[in-house]
Amino acid sequence: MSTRLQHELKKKQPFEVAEQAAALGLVRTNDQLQIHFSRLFRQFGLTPSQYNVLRILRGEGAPLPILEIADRTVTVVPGITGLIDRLEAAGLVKRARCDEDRRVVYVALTSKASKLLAKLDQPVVDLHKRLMGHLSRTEVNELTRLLDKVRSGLPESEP
Amino acid sequence: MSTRLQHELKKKQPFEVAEQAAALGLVRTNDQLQIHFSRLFRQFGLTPSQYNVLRILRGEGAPLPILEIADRTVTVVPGITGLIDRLEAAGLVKRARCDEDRRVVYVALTSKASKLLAKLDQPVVDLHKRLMGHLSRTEVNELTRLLDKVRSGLPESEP
DNA sequence: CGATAATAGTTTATACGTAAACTAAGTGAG
DNA sequence: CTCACTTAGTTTACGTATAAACTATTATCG
Repeated sequence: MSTRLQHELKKKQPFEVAEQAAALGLVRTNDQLQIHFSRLFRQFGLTPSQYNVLRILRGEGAPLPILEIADRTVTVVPGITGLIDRLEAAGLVKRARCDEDRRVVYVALTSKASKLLAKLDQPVVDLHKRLMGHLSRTEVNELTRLLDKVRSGLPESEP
Repeated sequence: MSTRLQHELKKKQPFEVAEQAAALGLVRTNDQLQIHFSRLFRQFGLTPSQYNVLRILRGEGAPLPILEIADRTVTVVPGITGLIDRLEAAGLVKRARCDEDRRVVYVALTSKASKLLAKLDQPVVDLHKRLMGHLSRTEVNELTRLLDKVRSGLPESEP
């Protein structure tokens, strides 16, 4: 095991700047939250990415082109193909070629997916409460505001 | 004017929305930041996970057992094997069996890794500043505090 | 002492993120 | 009309996250 001296040295690594502490905290917090949501979704046979796609389709209320879905997620274009493949294999979405522009593939929710989403709504809200319930409403709003502000000032990400 | 109804509306509905908004903001902000860091690390031939492992080893100042590294990242046990495999193949770490307990595998930084980390330090700080520079010092500290508070109240995640 | 449990790490299998290269279909300039 | 360009989507290749099952080694209990 490590010696006492090495232990002392380990503590001597402070964050060089406050920005770094915030960014690290953000990464760690996100990771922790994701763990809990992953578990919830897995109980329903879904991954977080799959749930996200289904939510987007429900929110739109109509079929969407595949690349439009990719745009609304962080998913990069090639990744969306396999994601939709697996959702289709699970009977949760259907693909349909557009007639006017045969390059476009529309993706539509199935009724099975609608029922699954409805079953998930309450557990998702409950989990949000459980994960953030120890913050006051003011704190939650302030956190949201600060996160929005971080994103608002970010450099463009599409080269 | 039905005060009870207003009370219910204020107390329940907006708060659930507020919590979801905060959680969503967190996920989106994290994704955006990760994009920029991934690009920086890629220019140096590293992935974010690999950089994270190297940082942990440098912070410790001594070789660490493989599972100790996994503990300090979000990496789950099986994932760490391949991660260390690739770092070893890149000449950035070395594996060494422990003599007292032959089950344990220590991982040590190579000098090549130390040089690489040193070259990355300034760009990493610069990127942090560029990504969070539009927030005031107070806001950055408040963001850090709120994120810490979120994590502090999270349910245990060790099944 | 020996059976058994616990620990450290790897292997296997599936899902996803990302870049690069590719196919198929629509658009536009000459 | 034809050839180059653009757009929508897929395939391919690699790195990583996760669960489940496995090997090897050490600890423990009866």
